[in-house]
Amino acid sequence: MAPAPQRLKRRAEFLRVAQRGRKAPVAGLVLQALERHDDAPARLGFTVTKKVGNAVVRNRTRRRLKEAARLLLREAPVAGCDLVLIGRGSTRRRAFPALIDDLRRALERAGVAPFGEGGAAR
RNA sequence: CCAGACGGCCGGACGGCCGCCGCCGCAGGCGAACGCGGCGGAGGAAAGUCCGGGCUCCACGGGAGAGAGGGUGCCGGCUAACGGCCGGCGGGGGCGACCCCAGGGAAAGUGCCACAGAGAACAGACCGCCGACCCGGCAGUUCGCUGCCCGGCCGGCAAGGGUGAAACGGUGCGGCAAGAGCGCACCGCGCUCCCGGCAACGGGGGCGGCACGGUAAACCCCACCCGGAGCAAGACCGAAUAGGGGCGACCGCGGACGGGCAACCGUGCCGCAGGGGGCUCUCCCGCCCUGUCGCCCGGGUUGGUCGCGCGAGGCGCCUUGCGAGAGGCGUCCCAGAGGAAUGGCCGUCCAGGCCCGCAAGGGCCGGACAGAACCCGGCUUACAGGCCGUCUGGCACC
RNA sequence: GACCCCUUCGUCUAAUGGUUAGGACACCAGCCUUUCACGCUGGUAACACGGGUUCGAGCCCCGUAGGGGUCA
Repeated sequence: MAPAPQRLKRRAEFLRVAQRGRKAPVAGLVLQALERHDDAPARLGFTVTKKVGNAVVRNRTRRRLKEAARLLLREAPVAGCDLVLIGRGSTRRRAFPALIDDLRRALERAGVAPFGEGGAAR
C-alpha cells in the first residue's frame, strides 16, 4: 500500500458490498468483503452510524479502524476485493493490538487470505 | 481567616517512532504517482439554528404602495446591523457587594375575572349601627310617663364583622342620632405650575376632595423594522440526450388560405378578445409569455474549474470616552477539501480521584464539554479542573 | 442548508386560563361461575424539564431536552 488506498465513497458502492459480500463480525468491528475478480489493491470503506455516538466519538472510531487497516495491510496486502469496516460501540475502547487481531481474524473468516490471491480462493 | 458577589482568562505541557490533508521548493519525468525538504493544519463554544449582516441570484413599473403576516418596544448612546452591548431611569428582592423584571393605551372599543361572598364593575346592603312609630314583656313611677329588652314596619348610614387575589383610598383627630373626605393633618392618587436633567424621570409649591379595579406574555390600538431565496446561492468549461410523444377535457370574433355558385364548412397560419401562466405572500392597475390544464410514456446529467478566505482579521502600544466603543501607529498572514485531513502507539512531567501507611512514601485509575463544511457579529445551551482582579458581610489582631 | 409539528396514567387519547386533570384498553382486588372467559363493582396510575406573565398555567410567553416529519 505504497500509494494511498482507494476509498469507497458512494452509497451504491456500500450497498453492493453489503448485499453481495461476505460478513464477518468480530469483537471490535464488523467486516464486509466483496471480491472484484481483478488484481488491483483492495478498496476500503468505513461506516460508523450515529448510534455509536456523537461526531467526536464517530471520528475517533473511524480513525482507529483506518489506522488498524493501514498497519495490517502494510504487512499483508490484500488485492482484488472491496472491504467495508463497520465501527461499533466497542471499537473505541478496545486495546489497539487486539483491534488489529480482530481485523486479521475477520479477514480470514471472510475468506480474504493475505498475499493477494486469497480473495479468489475461497 | 470564614462566607459571598461580580468581571476577565486558560481549556494540559514536552518529546520519540509510524502515518494523514493542503500549499511551496528540489529531483524525476510526456504527464502523474512514488521520494526528499520547508510552512500551515479544529473550538470557546466549531453545537443549537434563536436573531442580525456580508456575499450571490431573482424581482428592482405605480413601489420604500395598500393589505396580510412576522418581529421589536422605559430613556440616551455604541454598532454595518441586531431581539446584542454600555450607561442611566422606574419597580421588586437581599444586612450588603449585587441580582431579577419591563414600552404606552384599561379616560378608543371588545372579552374575561371561577369558587367563596350581601355585593366583582354606571357598585351593593347579609350580619350590623342609629332615629321615629306600633305590639308585647320587665322594672320604676309624682300615674303624666321614663328606662331596658324582644319583634314588626318606615327611614338614615356604611364605621365594624365576614368572603376573596382584588370590595369607589390608608392612619389619626374632630364631628355626628349613628355615620361618611363631612372637616382637618400626614401619606397615597389626579390636575396644574416651577426647578434639575438631551430624555426616561426626579424634587418642590398650589389646587382638587377621591372621581378613574385587574388582565393587553387576551383580542386590539400606537410607533418603528422586515422584497424573496439561499454556496446544493451562483459563474464558466466539458460530456450526453432531446429540441419530444400519446390520451382526455375546454376555446369567442375577425383576417388569410382551402373547399363550395352561395349560405356555409375546415385550418393552433396571423391579429384581437378570453382563458392560463409569470412579475418568488396576496390584491389593483400595468407589463411580459403562451393555446391551456390533467394523466401517462420516452430521454440525458451524479465530471472539472472558480466562488474559497486580506477579513467589520489577529497581536502589541498610544490617544480618547464613566462605559459599550472610536481613532492612530507598528507588526503578522493564520486550516480549508472531495462524504470530508488534523491520527495511532509509547515515555516523562503538571493538575485530579481512589487505596495502603502515624509519617516519609508507594500503588492504581485517569484527562470536562465537544469536531470547521461560504464567511462574520451576537444570543442561548453543554463543560472536569484551574488562574487573576475588584468588591461586600462577619470574626480576630494592630 | 431552510423549515414545520408533537410530548398528558403502562398504551391510545380528551380538556372555554378556574373544583380532586376525564374516557377506553391494560393491571390489581372483590362479586358472579364447579372453574376459566364474559359481565358487574371498586382501586392504583400521567400534564417532558427550567424560568416568567397572571389572583390562578396542562392551556399564554421564553429557553432546554427528546421524538417525528417536509423541501432542496
